[in-house]
Amino acid sequence: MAVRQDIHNSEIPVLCRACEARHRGVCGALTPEQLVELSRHTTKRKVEAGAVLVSDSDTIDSYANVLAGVVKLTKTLPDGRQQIVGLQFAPDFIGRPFKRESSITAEAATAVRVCAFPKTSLDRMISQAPELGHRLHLQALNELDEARDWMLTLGRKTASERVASFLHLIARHGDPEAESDGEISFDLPLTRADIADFLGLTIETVSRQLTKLRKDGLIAVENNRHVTVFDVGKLERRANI
Amino acid sequence: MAVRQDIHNSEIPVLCRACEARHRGVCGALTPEQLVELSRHTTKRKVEAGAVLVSDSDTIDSYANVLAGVVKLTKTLPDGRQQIVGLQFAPDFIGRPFKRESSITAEAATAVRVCAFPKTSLDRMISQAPELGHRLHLQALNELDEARDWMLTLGRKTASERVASFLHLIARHGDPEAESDGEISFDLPLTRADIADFLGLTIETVSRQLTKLRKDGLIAVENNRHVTVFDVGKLERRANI
DNA sequence: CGCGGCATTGAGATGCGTCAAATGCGGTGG
DNA sequence: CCACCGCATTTGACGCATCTCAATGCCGCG
Repeated sequence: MAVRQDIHNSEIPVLCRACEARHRGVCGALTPEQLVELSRHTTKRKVEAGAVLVSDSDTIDSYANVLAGVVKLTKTLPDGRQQIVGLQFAPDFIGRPFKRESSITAEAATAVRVCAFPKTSLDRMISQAPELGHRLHLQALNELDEARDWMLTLGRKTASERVASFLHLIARHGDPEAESDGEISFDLPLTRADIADFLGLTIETVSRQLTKLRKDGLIAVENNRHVTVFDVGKLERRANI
Repeated sequence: MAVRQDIHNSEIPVLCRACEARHRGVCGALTPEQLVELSRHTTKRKVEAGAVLVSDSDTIDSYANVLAGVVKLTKTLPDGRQQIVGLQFAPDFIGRPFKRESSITAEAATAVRVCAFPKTSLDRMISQAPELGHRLHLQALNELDEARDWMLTLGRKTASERVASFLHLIARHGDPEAESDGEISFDLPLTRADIADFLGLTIETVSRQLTKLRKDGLIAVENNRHVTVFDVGKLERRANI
């Protein structure tokens, strides 16, 4: 994969070249000089599925960008019931600006690559680069829209509609332009347990609804993880979009 | 509406004096001159319960601050099932910056007073007053935290826990410092139907859970709307906080 | 005093959860 | 390459929490 060949490319830190976050993510707000400055404190990390990135009620001292893989944001009741309150894909930003404590846990749902940097570095940079603050603001608003969409799903949809909504979410994430009468296939980034935690259901109910979709001829499932949706429009009707 | 020209108070527009949004709300980010500028296009409105402030899929051309009363943010499925995805109290800001269309409906839950101003005025001001953008960012992050808290409630709590959580939310909003072994009483800003839409339950289930709380000696209810919580700590335990 | 809207209560239906067993899949080692 | 093991997933039977439908009660207001 070739690095973009523009004249000033030399100024972009090696670490940041070919990084998606520099284009669509928050780093796109930074000048080459600021990128250099930030990259001085930056580390790329590989994280295996299941590893915890930020733990509930920890004081946060670092932020990160997702470079690859899927990160789940979860909340847990004292007795262990868990709910996924958000999914982060590349090049999403992970972290809660302007607050010392996180109220949620961030955990790798798949193998993940992140680019992590100390909170202080970015916080300092926000005051210098207004565009950076703006991008973070946009991301927060976007996550807010998503959270509220999902509240409707959790509060008012049936199990069948929830599972269809989830498949639709994942499908659309892979191909936002998917024709509503087209076929589309993808790998699920979550286990059944995670899907259940995302949908506010049990593993068994998720499984039953998936087999129902299969028997109704809407989807095919191979090796548990790979899903083909035959008709996105029909799926949307199931999801009550 | 002439502005008096004396040295101290002079600079603050009449409209804005004694307005809560100037202290704890977004207007606190503005200089007196900016307040004057903004207030030129501003109107205070009284809105009766049930009136719609912003309608789903309308193009938004105005923002507002809540001055008094409670505004509910709702989402609705094609078949009419509804979910309240947020409650706004004074001095909250209503509106979705950086987007032309709203994906939610804002409706007065009680009688409400708002201070409304055209989108363009505020959008222009954001670029001039970075502190304003910052306050809006903080509000978005705050709403995001609240939305995610509520996702846990919707996805994983029982009816009994949900109703307790709701009472706790309202109680805490009136008195954030409430002693956890103290008594506290307040008026519910929502009808049973609205509470049900907030909790993802039916009216009947909400009613049954309220009478259960009453029979268990945790609360008293007068005239359907006025609630006394005898022991906030016990309520929290019910809510699984 | 009666009417209309909101809330409560009751009885019965059902969707989803719980518990338990069976199946399938991937990885490991012979 | 195959046999085996452990874990994820599916399937089944059953129970219960919540929904649905219906009747009754309550309160403010004309």
